[in-house]
Amino acid sequence: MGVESVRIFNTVTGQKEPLAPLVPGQLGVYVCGPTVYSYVHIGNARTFTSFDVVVRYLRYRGFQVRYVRNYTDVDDKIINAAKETGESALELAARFVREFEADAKALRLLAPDVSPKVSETIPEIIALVEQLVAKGVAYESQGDVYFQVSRWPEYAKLSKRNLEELRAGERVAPGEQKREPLDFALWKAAKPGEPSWDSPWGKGRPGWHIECSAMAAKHVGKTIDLHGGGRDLIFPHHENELAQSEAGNGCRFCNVWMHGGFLDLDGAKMSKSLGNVVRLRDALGKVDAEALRYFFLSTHYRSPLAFGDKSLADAEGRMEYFYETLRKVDEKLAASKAGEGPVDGDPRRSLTEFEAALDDDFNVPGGLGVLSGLFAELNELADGKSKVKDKAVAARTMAALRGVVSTLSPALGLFEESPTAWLERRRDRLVKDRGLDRAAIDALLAERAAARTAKQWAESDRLRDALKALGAEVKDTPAGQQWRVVG
RNA sequence: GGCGCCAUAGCCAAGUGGUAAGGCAAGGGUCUGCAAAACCCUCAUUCCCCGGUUCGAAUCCGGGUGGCGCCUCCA
Repeated sequence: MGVESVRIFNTVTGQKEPLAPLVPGQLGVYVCGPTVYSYVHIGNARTFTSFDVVVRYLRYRGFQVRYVRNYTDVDDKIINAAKETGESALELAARFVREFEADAKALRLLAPDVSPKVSETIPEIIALVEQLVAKGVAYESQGDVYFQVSRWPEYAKLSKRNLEELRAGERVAPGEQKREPLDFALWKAAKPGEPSWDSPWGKGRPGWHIECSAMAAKHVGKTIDLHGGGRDLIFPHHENELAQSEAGNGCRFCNVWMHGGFLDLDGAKMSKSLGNVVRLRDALGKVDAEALRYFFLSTHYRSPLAFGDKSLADAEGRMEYFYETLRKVDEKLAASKAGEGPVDGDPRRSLTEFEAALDDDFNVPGGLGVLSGLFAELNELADGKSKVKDKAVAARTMAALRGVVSTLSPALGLFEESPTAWLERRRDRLVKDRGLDRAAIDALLAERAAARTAKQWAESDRLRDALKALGAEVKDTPAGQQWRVVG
């Protein structure tokens, strides 16, 4: 188990570092999850997919990973959204948790070991705030509690900000009772109609950052191995989380901070405030979920990724190629009895190359490059074009390479479905989306099969054209006709 | 203004000191009754520009130019 070979880029140091678990063989991972006031957009989805693969790969590498991804279900935006729908804030949040879970399942995101909610972590949050007050780094002010940044010298070590500069630009929002502009709220006094809980400072609710500190400590530990989120969380969210946790718990909060790149639309970061947002739910209605996943994975997680119809179409075409190959291979394998014996070359070589890529800060695009060679080889073998002449050797080699694909699948969350099921589901979706006449297609297919049996090539070609006019492209294989939606 | 990221072929995208992965598109070929699919071949003497370090740089350093992000809610 070459686990010591995994290297990860750490935002704090700005470098790739060898992964050094707190407890050998185990890892505690905390990923900042969604604030559930609406449907998530595909930018959020990209980040969650990136960390999904991080967790998958680390498990693939043999680590016992404790994976926690929270729901922020108490927040200003939720309160505001609830005012519009007439639901209570917690009801609205609960509804969007369910919506998120449906989307996450479609995208094949692993279910975290724990998905804590702020509303279920209030006692721990209060305890942490009390601790910060007791240590003199936080103070109460008219029912609010603030973290006093000037009392924590290490502040800004993650985002590497200049405190003087920050102060110059900082403003105090109306109604806030801060001693200094940079101070941020740990606890907010309740306003009428807002969700609130009893606390030593009266009724109130947590500030934005404290919940993650409390949930991470409660469900992962006071010191965690890996913390993930989008780049935009570096400041202020993670900076504040870091300060609170370390000031409160008196120990290091997190060893490796990982941050994912943005999804861009029309050259700008996709964000709700800019309005250039595509909901994951809507994208999932237009493109195959696994193809969307593949699209996310086609660029390194720290790099920006441009969203576009062409990229999505390319990704879906690629998925079709992968699954067509696997279908063909599986059919051949089912029909052949390879038995025991030698194989050609070293099928595990691609596995080693794949791992080398992923070990290097989760270089998934590099790993996908390795897969290309693997699939080409699989196609050669399945089509009988391989240089391997001995049929038994070829069959065993094909089985071994197919085994490699199966081995890597869980690390990426790709190619896990039955090829026939994937291909049929996609075709059905396309037939439906384009309003194709399935009955007419099937009828022509039957006619054409008869014509082909009779070797009536002209008629066969005519029917092929007729099918194409209906939107179906037919191909002839040793196993008979196969067709796909074209265009 | 402060902090940070990025710039690789028509497009997408790896590579971060040893002589440019992979995908899409394009052209040629094999296969096929003809197709489709698949496979094979071709496709960047060169990595935004200018200097520097080095035996050697897309990779390191300095300076430009261009794009983006955070600094206010944001994955």
